[in-house]
Amino acid sequence: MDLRQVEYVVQIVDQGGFTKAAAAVPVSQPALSQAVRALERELGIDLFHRLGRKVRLTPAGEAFLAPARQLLRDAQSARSAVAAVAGLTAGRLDIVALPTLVVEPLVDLVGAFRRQHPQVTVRITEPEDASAVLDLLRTGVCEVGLGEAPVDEPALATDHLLDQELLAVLPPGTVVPSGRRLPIARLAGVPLITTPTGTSTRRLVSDALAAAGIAAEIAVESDHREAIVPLVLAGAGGSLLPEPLARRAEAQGAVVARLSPAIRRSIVLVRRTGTLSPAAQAFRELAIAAVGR
Amino acid sequence: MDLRQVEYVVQIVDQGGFTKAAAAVPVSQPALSQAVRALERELGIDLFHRLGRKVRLTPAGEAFLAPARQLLRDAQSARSAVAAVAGLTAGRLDIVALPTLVVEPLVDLVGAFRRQHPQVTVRITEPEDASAVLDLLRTGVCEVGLGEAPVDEPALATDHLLDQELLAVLPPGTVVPSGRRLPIARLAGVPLITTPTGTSTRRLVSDALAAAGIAAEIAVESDHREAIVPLVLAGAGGSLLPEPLARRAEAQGAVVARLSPAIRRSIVLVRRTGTLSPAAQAFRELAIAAVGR
DNA sequence: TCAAACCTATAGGCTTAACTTATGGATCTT
DNA sequence: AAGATCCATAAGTTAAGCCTATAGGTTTGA
Repeated sequence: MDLRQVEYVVQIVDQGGFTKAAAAVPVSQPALSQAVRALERELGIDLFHRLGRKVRLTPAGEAFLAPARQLLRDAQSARSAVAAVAGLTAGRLDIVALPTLVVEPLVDLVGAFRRQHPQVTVRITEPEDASAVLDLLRTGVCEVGLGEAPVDEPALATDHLLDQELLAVLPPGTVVPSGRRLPIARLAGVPLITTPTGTSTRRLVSDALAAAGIAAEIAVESDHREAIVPLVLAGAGGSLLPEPLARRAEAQGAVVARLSPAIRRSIVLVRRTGTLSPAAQAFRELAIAAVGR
Repeated sequence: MDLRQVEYVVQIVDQGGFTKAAAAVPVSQPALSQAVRALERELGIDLFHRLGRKVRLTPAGEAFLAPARQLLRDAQSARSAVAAVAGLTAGRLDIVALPTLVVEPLVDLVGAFRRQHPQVTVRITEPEDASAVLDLLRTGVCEVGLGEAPVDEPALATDHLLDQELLAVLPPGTVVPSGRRLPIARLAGVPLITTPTGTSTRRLVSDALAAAGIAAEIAVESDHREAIVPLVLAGAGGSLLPEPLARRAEAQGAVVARLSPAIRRSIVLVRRTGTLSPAAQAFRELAIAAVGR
């Protein structure tokens, strides 16, 4: 059985004849005759009485008609369902982002995307660690990700979004040189609150301290990122956070200082090479445009 | 879109890969790959993420899956519906019969047919007149008919079932020579109760009387065949009826006599040339077998 | 009653597409 | 690191679908 054949049968009934049905499809009349014959052969029973000039459904044809119409409706609904996704009027966009990037810049991007495409559900996945971002993209669980450059995998492509600087976030009352950058070496005696090893921020910090020739003194190591700023405010120690997060902490009373040399990271949008879904493509374009402003 | 492609997509999801799906269909793996690609081209969007060794549904693919399964279910139900008719487990058989043949032999045939095929609905159509039987068959309104031979149309074929004799049915008390046939000429003075001109019985009677050289004296002419026997019993006149009907009247008190020469008609099953529906074919075989007994 | 119009079926030829095997590229596993 | 597994691509063959032209039959109108 074939959707084409089904369509022909329904048209013959609706149009009242082979010739009119052929004109309506459109297809040549012999082609339609042959297709119907083939279907009847396959089903093992005639669907139409051929009566010279008129045709009439056989009982088998009548039994066939209702499922046939349903069949065509379903085909249309399948097409519509896919078209809705393609047209961004439905569907889901799976995004993975490093935890430090969720608040900034992801929330704004998702907000803008949702305003543009209210029908698309966005799912934000939290990676287990830095490398998980790439894993999730490679395995197709997520379509786009926010991560750190460089990404060195041929299957993944990146678009640079912005550069972030990590700032020192210190307990209230800490004295720092105002207007100037704080040498990293001055962090030598500061107990640090960090995320566990394996996370991207932790590696960045460790690398920077190592480059400055000092050893990190870890005060608190926690998975719970939302606890970092309160810990700092409570005087548990200092931390190194991306600038947007640092500025939020500063507003709450923490002392924030730029470091010298600066610890920077390049934030990129990561995607699999090849075609993206329309939703993912729209998000990518939106993200690139947003950082341009 | 094509049912084959839809089937492929569903199989890929259910089997968890192109190769397994290809083995399950069965079809070669490249053929399946190509078919899915073609479908994706037609829909304008990918249904699967290809991830080297694994595949994963895209959002569009997920949207497609449910209608796709429904599509396959409908196709199966269309096949089943037709198969049910073909297998005589459903459907309808449209029969047309001359009114004088409905009671005998049609009711017995239909009874036997219904016992064999309880799922098949039988519809008995009453023709306007004798030629209507053939019209209904030619136009496909009915598939088989009971009528009189000869049927002289190339589009219609006949199977001889039985020969019927028309008997004189006379009011109670009428004196007829017992044990011998009644000469038709003796009907000269008998007022007759008949159906209107145009009916097959009426023509048969008229012809017979004309052949005997006597004019028919019409007492009552009525469409209401069920009134004929009561009219005879009430003494309104005599009639000429097929033997089965005549014997029934005799049981109610009418006087019945065979005529000389006999008025006979050949009862045939009429059908369109070409293939019949399974129900019609079964009925035909049943009818032919029944008269053989 | 005959011819014209109309409708479906068949035939022949062509084009397209669907399948096959063989092979390449990539990934996962041992 | 090598083999196994999986999907994509290539090339060639076969089959199916569609077209035009035409035949056979029926209905309609003069």
